[in-house]
Amino acid sequence: MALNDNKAGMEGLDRDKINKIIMESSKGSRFYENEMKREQQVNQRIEKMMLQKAQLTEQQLNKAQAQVEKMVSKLEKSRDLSRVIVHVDMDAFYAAVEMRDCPELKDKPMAVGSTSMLSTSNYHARKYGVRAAMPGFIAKKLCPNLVIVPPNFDKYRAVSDEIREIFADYDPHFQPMSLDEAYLDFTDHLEQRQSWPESSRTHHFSQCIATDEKQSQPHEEAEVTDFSPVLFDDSPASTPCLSGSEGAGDKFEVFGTSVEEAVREMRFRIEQKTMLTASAGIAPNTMLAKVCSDKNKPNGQYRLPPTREAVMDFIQELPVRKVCGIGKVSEKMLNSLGITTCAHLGQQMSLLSLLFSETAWHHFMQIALGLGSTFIPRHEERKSMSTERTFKELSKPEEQLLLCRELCEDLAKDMKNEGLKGKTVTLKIKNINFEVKTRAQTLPYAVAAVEDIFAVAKDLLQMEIENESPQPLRLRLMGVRISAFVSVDDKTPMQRSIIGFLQSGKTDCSHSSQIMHRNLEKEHLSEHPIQTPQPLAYLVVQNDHSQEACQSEQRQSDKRQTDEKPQQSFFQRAHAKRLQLLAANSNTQSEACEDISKMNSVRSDSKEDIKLSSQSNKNNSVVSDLSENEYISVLAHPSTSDCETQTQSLVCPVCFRHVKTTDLNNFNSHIDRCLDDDDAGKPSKDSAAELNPENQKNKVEHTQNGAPRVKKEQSVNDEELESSKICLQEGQHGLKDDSVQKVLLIEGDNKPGTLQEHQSCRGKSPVLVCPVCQVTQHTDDLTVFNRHVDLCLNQEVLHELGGRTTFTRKPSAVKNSQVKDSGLQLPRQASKGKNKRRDTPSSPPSKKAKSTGPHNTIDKFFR
DNA sequence: GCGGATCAC
DNA sequence: TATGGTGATCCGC
Repeated sequence: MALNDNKAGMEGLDRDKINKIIMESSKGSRFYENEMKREQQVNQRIEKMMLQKAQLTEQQLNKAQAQVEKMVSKLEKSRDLSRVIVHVDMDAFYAAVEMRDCPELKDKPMAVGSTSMLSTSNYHARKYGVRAAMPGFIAKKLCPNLVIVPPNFDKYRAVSDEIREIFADYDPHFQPMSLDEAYLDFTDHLEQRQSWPESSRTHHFSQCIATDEKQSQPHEEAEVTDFSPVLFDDSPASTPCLSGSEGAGDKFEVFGTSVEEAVREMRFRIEQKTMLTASAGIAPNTMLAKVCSDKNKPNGQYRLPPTREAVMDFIQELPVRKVCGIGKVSEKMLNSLGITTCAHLGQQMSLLSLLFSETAWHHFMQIALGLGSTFIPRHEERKSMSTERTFKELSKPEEQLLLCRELCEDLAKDMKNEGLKGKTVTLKIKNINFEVKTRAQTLPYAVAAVEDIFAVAKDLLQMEIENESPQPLRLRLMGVRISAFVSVDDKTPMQRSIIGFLQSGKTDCSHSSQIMHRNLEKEHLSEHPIQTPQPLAYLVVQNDHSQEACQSEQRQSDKRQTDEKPQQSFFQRAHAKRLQLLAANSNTQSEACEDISKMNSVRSDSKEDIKLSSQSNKNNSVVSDLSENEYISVLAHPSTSDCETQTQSLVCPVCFRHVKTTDLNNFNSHIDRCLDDDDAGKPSKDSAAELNPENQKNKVEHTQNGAPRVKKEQSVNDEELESSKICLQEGQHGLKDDSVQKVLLIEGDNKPGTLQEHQSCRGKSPVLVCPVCQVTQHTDDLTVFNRHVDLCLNQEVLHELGGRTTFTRKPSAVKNSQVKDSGLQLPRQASKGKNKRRDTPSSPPSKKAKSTGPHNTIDKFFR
């Protein structure tokens, strides 16, 4: 509840006075009560932690100390000070844009937002304690003269585009973190810059600005550097020196070749172009750069020299809260242990390693050593898309359902715009007491259409309504989210990236394919593999035991790419095997096989792909220590498929089987055996053993309130399909959306729900029997066959089913009062922007029964 | 896979 | 009168 003054321009405020006003405005409100409740929960977490701490023995601490020391020395070796990372952040961005466009606001305290919530405030307003994420009505109490301007995001986006054009000149691979913020790697630019002539480093003052400047500072040429329309009383800005200011209309400045000069130049250009100021931080890694950009805000920059001493000095007094990823709760927990600065963090590492999760304390250790990511992560694919809305109390089920539908419509529109389809639909609700609940359901197929999304969301909502009855659900917010994306395009990225790639061995930069580097070492940093910024180009199988840090390693391998291409040989071998395999079969068989292969093929831009990386790539700030580790860059991962299981599997690029292992050594071995195996198609005995055996799971689960619920029938089929070793992907070759369609290749015995091993596409010609009408289809074309099944389904089965079914799952009671463990969360580095994925969503509309839930699926047809 | 919680902007 | 929306990640089930 209290004021968070961890923001530039908010130093030295009368916190007590401000907090008093905030409290007075809030007290007694439902929001306030909920905040108190949450605070209590955090306090309980802390108590629990303190109890744990009290029970630690000397021996445990000593052991932890040894472990920590070992790790420190490893991390120390991995320290990479060679990159020049810059974090740029526009000053009070939205507010600054509004002030620029409305000069009357210049001298006034103002904020962008509404009476219920502010997005940002200018520096005048910050002096009153008015800041982002504060409701406007409270801000008004703190500062009665505050002017609140409604946001204009289109305008901010346009300005953002302008500054990004400039960013690209310094780092074409820069990573935007939001409209007003980005990380850049200046290393390459600086290298080139050294040989640039002065003319390339000369930038002119814009006429427009000069004119503007004259308005505020008439006849004062010397003040030209202070023309910024964003008025900061005490800007610590470095003052650009005018190298040449002769000639009224042609002022210019020549910038030097140093980092500082380059960054100053970039900021200068931003200001000339947009009339807005930016601040920047220069450091050897992203974590430090981010902190540095805050140092001389607004309109300033700060460089942290790339030496260990400078870094460690800088870290010492740094409050932990300043570090990205340590928020309000983490700060409080650390504070309760007497840790307020990063120096403390370093001193308490052994304790922290015992009280916090591995990911958390590894992150702490990175911070304490001043380590962070030394490369700019690539733009990642989005993993979810959502829309939510806050409103005045809504208690009538009809109204709630109507709103739910609206949200689904909005979401479907967005999904369509980006050509996305997802399997998991999540409903989010917040009641009038600000208690938040989410309810999710994962379908066996991906959806994007309004009806499909709504069918799920509606059920989830109705379940909650029933749950609350006879009391009404009194809502203040509702949201719908889709995740677990699957390619919506039948033919493209996935197949292209692997098949096309196998054939040409070429780089496809157009998609955000990525090479995932996975740290094979289990005990240390297993949660932190490094994701390369490079596009998908080749499979890397490195056995390099050099002492280099991972990023340098990756950069080197990137350079090697053009020279030696050692990885291509691997692929060429794999591809040769594939060709050999295909040649051994008849044309039709090959086709069928190709289809299956495609369905099984790894893809580079799927959600799973990212999942693979993100599961361990929690912390990009881990630069760390790959020196003694072995890496394999897996192209990708089996994409979201119906038959994927909880355990992670990798798809062998040679035999295209799922290899049930997360150990890349094992996976490597498997591939080696496949490559060495004369009988290319058949897995060796060993590799067969790697395949997951039938994973019979208990079909009955228990809900939170203890009521058993029957697991959806679909999962049974999923498991069966999984056990068959061949998983058909959705959205591939017309095999879309309905689990029934997964039953494609049924051999003579007609065993339902299974596929006859991989041989079905190598040995005998597959017999396609429609699972609905049971008539053998005389076609090899799976698309044709699939169409037939679709027709059968629509014409016959839907009638039989008699409309959609309800969930067998029982509503579950919800408790929000659990006290969680000390798990803390790590910073994310991926962009939050809405990525454009595909220009043309080309998938035909789904023909399946629109609102059919996950039940009454495949089993029905075989009874 | 689900749900709650934390974090960033 | 009145305390946001979007996306991601982590942890414990």
